[in-house]
Amino acid sequence: MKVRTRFAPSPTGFMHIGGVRTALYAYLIAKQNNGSFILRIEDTDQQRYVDGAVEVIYSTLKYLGLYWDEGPDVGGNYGPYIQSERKSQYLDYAKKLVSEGKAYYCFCDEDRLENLKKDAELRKIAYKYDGYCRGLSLEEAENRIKQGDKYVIRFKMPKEGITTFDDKVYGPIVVKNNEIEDLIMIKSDLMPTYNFANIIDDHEMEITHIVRGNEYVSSTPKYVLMYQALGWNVPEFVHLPVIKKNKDSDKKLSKRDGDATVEVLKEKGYLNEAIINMLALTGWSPKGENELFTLEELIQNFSVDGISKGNAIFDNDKLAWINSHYIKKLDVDKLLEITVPHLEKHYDIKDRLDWVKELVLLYQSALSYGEEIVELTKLFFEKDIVLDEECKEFMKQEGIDNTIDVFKEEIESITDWNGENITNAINNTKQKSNSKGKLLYMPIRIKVSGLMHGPELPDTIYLLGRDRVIDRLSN
RNA sequence: GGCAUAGUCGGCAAGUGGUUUAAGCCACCACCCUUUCAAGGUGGCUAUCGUGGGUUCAAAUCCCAUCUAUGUCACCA
Repeated sequence: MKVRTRFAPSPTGFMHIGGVRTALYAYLIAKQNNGSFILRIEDTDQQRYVDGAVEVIYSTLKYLGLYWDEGPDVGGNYGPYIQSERKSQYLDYAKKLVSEGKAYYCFCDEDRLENLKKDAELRKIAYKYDGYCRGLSLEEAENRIKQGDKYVIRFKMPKEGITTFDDKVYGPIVVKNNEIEDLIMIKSDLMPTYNFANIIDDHEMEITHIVRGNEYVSSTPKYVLMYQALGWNVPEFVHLPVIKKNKDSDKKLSKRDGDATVEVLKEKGYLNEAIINMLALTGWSPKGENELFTLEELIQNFSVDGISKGNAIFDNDKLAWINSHYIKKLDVDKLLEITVPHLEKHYDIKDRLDWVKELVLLYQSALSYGEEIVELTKLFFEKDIVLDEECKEFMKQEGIDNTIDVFKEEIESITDWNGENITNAINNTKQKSNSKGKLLYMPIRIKVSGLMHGPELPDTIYLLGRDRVIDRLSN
């Protein structure tokens, strides 16, 4: 049977990291089995609907290279792929179950249910619908419906026995049937509940592997029971551990955490390859020592049994490392794409883009994400530099003033401003001032950049520009 | 509160009874390279596996208890 997985987000705003990872794993499982990856939009909750959210889903997935084989925009043989457009069928399925005695109409109103809940709370036991309408005869029920009574359709859970399923990640899960309540399939507005709609849609779309967060583990037995009642094959379940922001909070990662959306990550200058790579690694571990994977390599190497059971923490340090790895391989255009916009926010650089290009290139190996370029290249833009204690201490050494004076003269005598001549100036200074090594380079570096560390000195001086260098040398 | 799941180095994690003196990656530290930084290379990184019992010749790995965290218990998805 052909493997078919689906990603079924609700269009409620941003795509947080956890959701994207679910999409990634579903994609990977499909692709490594030559299967199909399907996108289904679950928009039945109109109250939470956010304008433009569907576009965010599209663009995020595309940005990461997670292209779907079937979906609202690309079509497919199992459409429609937007849940609100599939309404009609759910009620029919539910009624079929009623006629088979596997479900029943329930007329309990909110007040009664409310009391049941309060009572349960008082007695400190778990609330569970008491099955009040379960015994109603079909005739009686239909009569009441004719009279216009509001109703919902509930699934008739078995009262005895156990239900079990073998989760691909968590192993066998067993639940006692008498602990499961008669859940509602059709609401009083005749719309399906999420759970029910899910089952119908997944079956009709012939989904073979259900990949989703582990918050559904507890409710999966209900799904299994319903699949069985409908006479359908139960799909494979792959429940994923939750992604947490950090150990201390132990909170689930959410939109409130700044970095938690792909958009923000992208904005800060993290590459899509890096995000995919990092996402794959949070909650899954590869067999070998290598942890750097492209999407293509992930398809080859990913395996469900490498998914961990414990909740994962999104490791920002590691993301930075992975990202810097991919940045080093970047061609100039891409590199400029993730850095220039950040520089533009602070400086007017429109008419000196060639210079910016060289500058960014100089820092390519040091960069771990796009936005960092601003901090790294500060000394090229700010007029004044401030020396820290370490620099000041270094500059107190004997003979340094002389070295600087000599170097300044050498620089001033340069007519053709290029790297070669600057290197010559340094070499000449070495001879004339009789200083070498650290005592030669460091004073110049400090004087000119205000820092003890940085890229190649001649390159730095060249990009700083003649005037600025002389200016700093003079102070 | 009931039920479910998880708990291994600073972070991510491998590991399902003996080949584990518990992989690997990130971070960190040291050394090499280099004028310096970054990159790269090499090495290190005081984890007895939440805690307490038990089973066994042998347990991180099995059992019981306990603690902690998370999830779930809606006419929300």
